[in-house]
Amino acid sequence: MSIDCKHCPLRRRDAFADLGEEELAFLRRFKMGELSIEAGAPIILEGANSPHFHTVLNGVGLRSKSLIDGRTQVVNVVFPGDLVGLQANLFGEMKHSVYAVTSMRLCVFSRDRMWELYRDHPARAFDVTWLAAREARSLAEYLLSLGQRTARERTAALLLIIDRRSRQTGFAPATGSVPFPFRQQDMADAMGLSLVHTNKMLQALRQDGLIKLADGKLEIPDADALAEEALAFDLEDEGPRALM
Amino acid sequence: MSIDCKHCPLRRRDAFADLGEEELAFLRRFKMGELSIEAGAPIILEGANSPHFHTVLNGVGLRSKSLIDGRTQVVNVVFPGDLVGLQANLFGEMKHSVYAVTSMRLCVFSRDRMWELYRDHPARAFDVTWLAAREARSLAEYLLSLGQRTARERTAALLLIIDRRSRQTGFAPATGSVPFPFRQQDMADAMGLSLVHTNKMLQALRQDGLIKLADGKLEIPDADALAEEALAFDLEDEGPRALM
DNA sequence: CGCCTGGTTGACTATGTTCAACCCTCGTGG
DNA sequence: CCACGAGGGTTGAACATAGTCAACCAGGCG
Repeated sequence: MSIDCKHCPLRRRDAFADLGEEELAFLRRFKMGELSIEAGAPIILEGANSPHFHTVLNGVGLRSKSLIDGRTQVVNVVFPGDLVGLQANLFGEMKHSVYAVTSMRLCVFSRDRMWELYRDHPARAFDVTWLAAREARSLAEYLLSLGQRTARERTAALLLIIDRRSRQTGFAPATGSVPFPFRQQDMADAMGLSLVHTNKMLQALRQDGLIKLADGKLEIPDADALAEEALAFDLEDEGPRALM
Repeated sequence: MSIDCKHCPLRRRDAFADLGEEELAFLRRFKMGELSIEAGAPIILEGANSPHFHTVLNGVGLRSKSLIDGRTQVVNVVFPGDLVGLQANLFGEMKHSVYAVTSMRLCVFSRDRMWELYRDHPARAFDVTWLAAREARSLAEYLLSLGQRTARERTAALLLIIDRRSRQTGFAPATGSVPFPFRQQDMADAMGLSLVHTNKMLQALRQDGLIKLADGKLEIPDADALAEEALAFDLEDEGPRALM
């Protein structure tokens, strides 16, 4: 069990002092272990109340919420460095599910020690807030998509976001094509579109030469052109600032 | 300038110790004053980078984001106890605007002292995280609405949320009708619907006896019936846990 | 009085959904 | 070794939900 794993919030120290011996010792106690999840399996289910929360070390997943009648909305794509299960921590119950799309590895933290973190390690506490705020910010961006963008614009925006975050988090290499493990149904659920229409939008973007998407790989020849389709102008975003 | 104002996060202390003399002194320094905004005026504009951030003392507002071509999406309704401008604090720039719908009064905090808060007052730091996480949670709920609910369901859900939060935050009395200062255009922007269609959905709900909405007042005769329309089953949510 | 804002309504249009095929690949078991 | 079924992707045609256009009404204010 390594402490200094990439993409795990507790490792960053921008706002405050550097990691000292004492802080490392705390992190060692705070981190309870690692969790491996195979592709397709759930990590947390809506309504759950686990004594742990997690940070993603590698792999990608989907956060989703459902209506009682089964319609489900993908709320977010989970990338390395993201926090999973903070809600259960703060509110006692998860209001969404998280599924692994690729196989994933996660850090497991003790929920009970959260207060110690806040009391003794303000820089880490700050990181947790930072992650929660970034989450809120990206959800607001998705809301703008769902509420205002047309199907074609949404599709372009989603692909741009996935491409960018994949590279930022190290899920994809900085250049070249991006692994794309999502099904069209996943994209449809993320965009609030039907599967059929999602497919048609993808075809349209392909035929216009804006994207290449095949064999689990995504390529965007001209990001600016695609951004114009998406009516996006502020796609920049910081990379992860994760616990440990 | 009062410190112990209702609905201002720094006042709560669930997770840690009670407010001591020393903490009160800090709060007095942390709080820089109060801000009064008249109905219709902006509080923060997208792209701004103010040296302050705020907490809502009273009144309601709307958080919104825009596409370059003018389409705008209301992302959230801002109620007493909500944090405004935390993003600028953490990321250096706001990615959304906030407008006052009624006249509002806000607490003004110094952005520069944020780190002191984290260092010296972990309980308050925890509250900030709590608020950010609650924000993320409610945005996810809106996403579910925009992505999966029909126009009628969305309308029912929005009215339920406004009703509930109005009462929880003390914007409305616990029983009786709720003040409803929003225009139909605001609702339309919040639901990603056209103004005309929003109006028609409201008429439909009125004719089915599910809501009474007139003269700036909203009444929901049977909340359960309306919740059924909205396909909502987890509308409970904690009230504010605000700074100061 | 006349204009502006906000609300209401009907008729037409269009974006996106549903239904129903069909295709391909891959894993499994007869 | 091939048949079969399941999962994912692709496509066309019919349909419906929601958008657009256009008009009208009521209240408030200069």
